[in-house]
Amino acid sequence: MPLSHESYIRRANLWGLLQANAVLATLRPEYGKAMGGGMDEKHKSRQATLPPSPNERPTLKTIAFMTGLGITTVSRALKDAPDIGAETKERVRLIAAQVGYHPNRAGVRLRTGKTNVISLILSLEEEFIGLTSPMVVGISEILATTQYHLVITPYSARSDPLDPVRYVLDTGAADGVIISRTEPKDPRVALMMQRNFPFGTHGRTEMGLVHPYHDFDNERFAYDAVRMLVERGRRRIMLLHPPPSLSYHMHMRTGFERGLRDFGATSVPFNTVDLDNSLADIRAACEEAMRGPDPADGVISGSGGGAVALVAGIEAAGLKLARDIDMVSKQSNDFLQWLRPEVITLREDFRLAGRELAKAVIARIEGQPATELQTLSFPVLQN
Amino acid sequence: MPLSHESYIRRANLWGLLQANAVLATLRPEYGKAMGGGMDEKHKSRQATLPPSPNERPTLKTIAFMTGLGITTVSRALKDAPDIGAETKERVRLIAAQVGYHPNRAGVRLRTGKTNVISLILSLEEEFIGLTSPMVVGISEILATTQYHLVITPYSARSDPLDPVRYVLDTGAADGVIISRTEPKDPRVALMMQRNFPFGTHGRTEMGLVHPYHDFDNERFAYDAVRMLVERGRRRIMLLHPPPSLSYHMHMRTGFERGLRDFGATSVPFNTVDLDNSLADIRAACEEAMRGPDPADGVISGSGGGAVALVAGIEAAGLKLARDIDMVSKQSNDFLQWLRPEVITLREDFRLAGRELAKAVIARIEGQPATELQTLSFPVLQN
DNA sequence: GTCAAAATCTGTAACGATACAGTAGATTTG
DNA sequence: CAAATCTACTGTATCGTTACAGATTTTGAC
Repeated sequence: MPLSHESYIRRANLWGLLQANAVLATLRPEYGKAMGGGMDEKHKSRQATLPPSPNERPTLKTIAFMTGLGITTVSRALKDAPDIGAETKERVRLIAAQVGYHPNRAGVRLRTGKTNVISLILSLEEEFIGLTSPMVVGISEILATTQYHLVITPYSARSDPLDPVRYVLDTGAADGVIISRTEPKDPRVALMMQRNFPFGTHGRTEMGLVHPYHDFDNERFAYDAVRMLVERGRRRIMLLHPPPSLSYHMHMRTGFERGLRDFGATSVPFNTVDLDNSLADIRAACEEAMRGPDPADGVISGSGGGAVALVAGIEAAGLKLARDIDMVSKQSNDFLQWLRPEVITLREDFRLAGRELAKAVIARIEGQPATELQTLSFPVLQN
Repeated sequence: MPLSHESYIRRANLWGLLQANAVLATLRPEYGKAMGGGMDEKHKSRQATLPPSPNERPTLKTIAFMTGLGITTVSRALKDAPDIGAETKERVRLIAAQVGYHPNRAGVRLRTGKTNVISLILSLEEEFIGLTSPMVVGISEILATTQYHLVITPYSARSDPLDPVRYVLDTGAADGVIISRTEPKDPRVALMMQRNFPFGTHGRTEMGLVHPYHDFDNERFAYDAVRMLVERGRRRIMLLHPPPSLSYHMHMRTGFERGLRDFGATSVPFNTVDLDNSLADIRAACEEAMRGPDPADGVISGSGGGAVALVAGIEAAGLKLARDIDMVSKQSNDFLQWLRPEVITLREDFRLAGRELAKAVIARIEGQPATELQTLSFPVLQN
């Protein structure tokens, strides 16, 4: 043991003494002598010289002073480094807990470059926030068990979606990024891949690049939806699809068309609006379609919000759910089920998506290969 | 001018030269001489000695090297400090913009203690995220125009609501905090006031403490709601109120009772559930109340989600909106209006709340007195 | 009992920014 | 014309942490 037991005891009690009185002057010189002759003129004193004031936030220096150890030793002890004695580690951990030590994030960040931040890039447009909100919760659930903080990096639809990504990359604002509204050829993905920056996408891409993602199986959703409508005797089916620019547009279309073929139904065109349109627009387009010749007898909605507008349009055209027409919708909240239980809802779990993406991004930061960080979730029939 | 025009030109062009070749060795000594005799042995070289690599993120050092100025000068020039020459400022700003300089947040934070972070303390419970989501957008809108980042600090209902606040206070994770679900005697408010920490609350308190807040006038909402129901000939009114622990419970109750008196209506007890109960519980309680003796002919809901459950309960009891009963609800999303246009909705703008709170907290950080940072918003009749 | 290896502990320098206390030279003052 | 003042700029120290390169003591081998 490099320190005598006697001095160990003396130093561990310093804190209490210091609060009572300034015994420092009498203790420090003796301390310097105890250090042995290895000190030249330049190093007159130890690192942790002054008693850190008790009401300031404790730092490594505080613990170093209280234990009589060096700052480096304390740092390494708290990291469980192999070159620190077991007893020392125990002692340091105990005192750290007692004084409520938290590593200073700025210090760590400055020294190591690690921000311990995950950035969620969020569109400020009203239409999408309903979806991302449970995602925030899912992400938070995971990050709460880690050192990571979640920071929201917003952008508006009127600006370049690359802007927030560039911002994070250029300023080093985060260790990893989560993006939504993924496109098949997504320039944000290309940029982050090129810079070798950890990220996860909500939705897949089609660029031959391997990166972490979480996606909902929208192909399966649309396929199952067609099946369920056909089972109810519906044959002329209309799809309210996502905007064509987004990746899951194609997935949903593919599943829809495969379903039509496999179950023997036909498609009713409904291409004037998509899920990015306002509810009012969707409602109007739906009403018009329903009043037209050969209206659909089955409808599939790619989101819960869209379904509400479709229901309104259908009813405005004088049709009645379950009697004249059936509907399958992806669900985000429960409201639809309370007010129109006739609508068949398949659940997409955004909270799960948040959890999966947070886990994936952290794993990617820690070096895990992207191939192992791609997950898919499946539609679940509600009730 | 302390630097000759000649050397100014030479140094401003260094960047290009450096990228082409390592001319540093020939330039630096001449540079050192140009500094004059004020340097003793300890200060052999200037601060900005080595050429910062062109692909690293630019720092003050980079700009200092490129301009031939000292790091301090660059720092002060970018802050528009009064002791820097106008021409120098211009030159520094130009180069800073050209190289895409962003101050390193960790550096600033470590040195000044300023985090440039606002923390939004968020409950992870599903019931509330619908409300806080537009608030996130509002906050982001404001912060996007500033240096502040928004970090989400979550807590779950099963843990102490003081935990996240203590965390921020103890770790110095943010310069300011925004909290929701404010209580009349809110321990979080007491704690932050005591520590003199900037914050804003969504909702008022009743502790005789002056602090920034934004609140919706729930008293007015309930009062107006009663009036609207009475105007439709309703007299027996039921209120789905917020949980009694929250501040706005009392506001809403007060407005409700004042409305009853002023407009001559009576209250139908509905105290088995509140807005924190699940939709299923609210629905069941409502149905039971509607099937009981002397049911209400008017209902007021303190939230849009609750209204959906109430509508379901009313209809399950065989009653019909507008015919047997009328309803006024605070609205959060538009769904209710599409599916039950009979319900009268008064809008509470959570996005505005986010904007107001963000502005208030920043102003508080900048030292503005809390008395000037208290705002109220009013119900707006939808359509 | 000597010497090398192993086990523990250590100080210094650096990350990027800013507060502070200067300094050099130009300009004004008496 | 010397002293004081002003202008414009500067280096050093520091925030809290960790990488790195020692330093000291203990242990073990022979």
